[in-house]
Amino acid sequence: MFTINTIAKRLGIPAVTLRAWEFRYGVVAPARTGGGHRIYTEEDFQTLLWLKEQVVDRGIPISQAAKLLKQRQEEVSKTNKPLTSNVSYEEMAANLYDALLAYDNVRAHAYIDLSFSLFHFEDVFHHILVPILKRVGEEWHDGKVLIAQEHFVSSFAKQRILEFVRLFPVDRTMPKCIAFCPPTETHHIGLLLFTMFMQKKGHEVIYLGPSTTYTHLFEIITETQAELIFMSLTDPRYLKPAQHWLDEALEHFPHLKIVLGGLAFDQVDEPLKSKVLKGNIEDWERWYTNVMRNKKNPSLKDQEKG
Amino acid sequence: MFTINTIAKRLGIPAVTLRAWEFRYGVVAPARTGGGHRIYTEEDFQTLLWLKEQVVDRGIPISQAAKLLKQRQEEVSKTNKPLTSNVSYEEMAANLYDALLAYDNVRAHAYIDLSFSLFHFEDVFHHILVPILKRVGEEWHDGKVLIAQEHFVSSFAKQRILEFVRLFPVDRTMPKCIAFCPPTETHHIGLLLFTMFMQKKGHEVIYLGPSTTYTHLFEIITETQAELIFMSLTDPRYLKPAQHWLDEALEHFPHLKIVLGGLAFDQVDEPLKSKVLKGNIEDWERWYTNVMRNKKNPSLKDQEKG
DNA sequence: AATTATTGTATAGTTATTGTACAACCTACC
DNA sequence: GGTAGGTTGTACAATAACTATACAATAATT
Repeated sequence: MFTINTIAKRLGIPAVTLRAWEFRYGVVAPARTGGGHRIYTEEDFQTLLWLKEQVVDRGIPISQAAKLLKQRQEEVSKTNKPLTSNVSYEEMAANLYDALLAYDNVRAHAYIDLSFSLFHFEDVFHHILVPILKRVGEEWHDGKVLIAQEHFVSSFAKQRILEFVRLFPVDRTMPKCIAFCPPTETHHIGLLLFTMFMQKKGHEVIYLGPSTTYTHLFEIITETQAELIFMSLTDPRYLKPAQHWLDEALEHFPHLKIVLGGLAFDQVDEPLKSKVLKGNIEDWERWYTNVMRNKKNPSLKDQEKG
Repeated sequence: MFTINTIAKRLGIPAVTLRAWEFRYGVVAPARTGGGHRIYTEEDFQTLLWLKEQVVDRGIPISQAAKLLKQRQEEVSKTNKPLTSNVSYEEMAANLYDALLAYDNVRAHAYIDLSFSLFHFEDVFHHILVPILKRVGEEWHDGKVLIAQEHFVSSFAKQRILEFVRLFPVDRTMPKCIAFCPPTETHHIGLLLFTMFMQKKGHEVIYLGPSTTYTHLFEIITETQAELIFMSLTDPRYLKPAQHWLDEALEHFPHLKIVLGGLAFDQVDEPLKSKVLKGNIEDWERWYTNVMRNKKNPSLKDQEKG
């Protein structure tokens, strides 16, 4: 909600410097107005305030402070004993896993509710639910878990994620997204999590879900004026039609941003490779920073590391 | 009650600016005299005062402050339920239908939320959501609605139903249910509604969802000690395997209650016919009364008309 | 001591946002 | 009917931000 100068004054750091920090070290990623002006949130301000303390009071060079910040952010999300409790993600995941494999709805929901009260909601999804889904997937593959159990677990997960997604207020002036899995694809947890991620940022996401046919997608893009498409695909056998559709899509809508997720894109070559996004949220944050930074140049090719 | 200059003086903001705010950001909408002069109410003044605070004291640009205001107002209007309204199911369904076909998540959820505040929740599902789903299904069949729209609508419905289902407290001493659609079957709204119905009665329902394979179902029944199975099937081509599995199931678990739903069972003969339940909730209530009355004699054959 | 890297700041050339001025006309009200 | 005050629309100036590049000042390294 704040302009760069308001923030600069509140911090006592010139705006030029803030821009340099952002550009050089990717230290915050304020939203932009239609015209490209930075809009800082209170959270952004707190981040910058912390950085200023490190730099001004503790004499740490900004490059190091930025690294520390990244570490801190990743640690908060990766640590097994989150700040507020002495229960670890693993413990909670183990309990939930047991409840789910026993088809115990009541206990499963109770554990998830408890998790939400103990941990940050995104950590619940990424550090409790996702590991369980991965584990169940693997164990089904090894024959240790029944397909019905896998069914039950992913249905449960989907439910809890979608329930959450719709609670985020969206800013309808921000670019819209469409999320879908192509035909035959039924694994869409990643799609859901990415939907939540974008919705949390304030983007409206049109969730078309698993097994969406390519037909009519263009109409939908036109109709909804979506600017970002997220496609999830796990089976590499359907890479060809996906690629074909993507080529066409970019021809029709040159400014469309495309994001690809799922195992199928793991071993893919350029030009698709630059559009692939890995499953972890830290990468998503980095990607988002980059996309928003280059808002007027929607190509994702000029992504940088760091 | 106030003219623009009165307000301008009270705020310390020139009238020109107020008009610009109104014109550019739609920030207030004062009533007009017959001749077009603006008439501000005290409420308008308070709104403008709040805006002035954001802009002058907090350093938020007017464009952003206006957005914040809109969001605040939306939240307020969501919580202020217009209880006195005499909206019909049809009207509400028509509005919701429009929002859904336009992929308008925000509006769709707003209508459903409004519906919950106006009507009994079960009526919302059975008299608003179900008619929409039927209509969309038919119109898709007639080529009037895209498959992606159908997708979007049923995903939306599923989400809202499941969200509700889990809120009912279940009595774990009551007989458990398993709900599933056999392989190839993806239409499971009826299954969901029946799940909600049973859960509301206090039964725990293990929702296995669409396209559940028959393999291992016996194990699950044994493990969960479920006493009731609900199967939904729309495609009559898969009636044979369904019947075959049911025969086996009754052999293994003679006390199992079986309920069949979906179009596929419409024209079926005995002994399946007596297990078929139509889609309307009145029939469900009647059926439930009967089953519970005859609890010690789990056969459903001796159903009476009530 | 010289070289290189890091970091803050300055500047140029644009573009966006926002407040204000003005013309031409209209309304309220004594 | 006159005057003070209101209307819409367009125009414009004043800020304020943007990107990109350049350039000292300082710190680290060879």
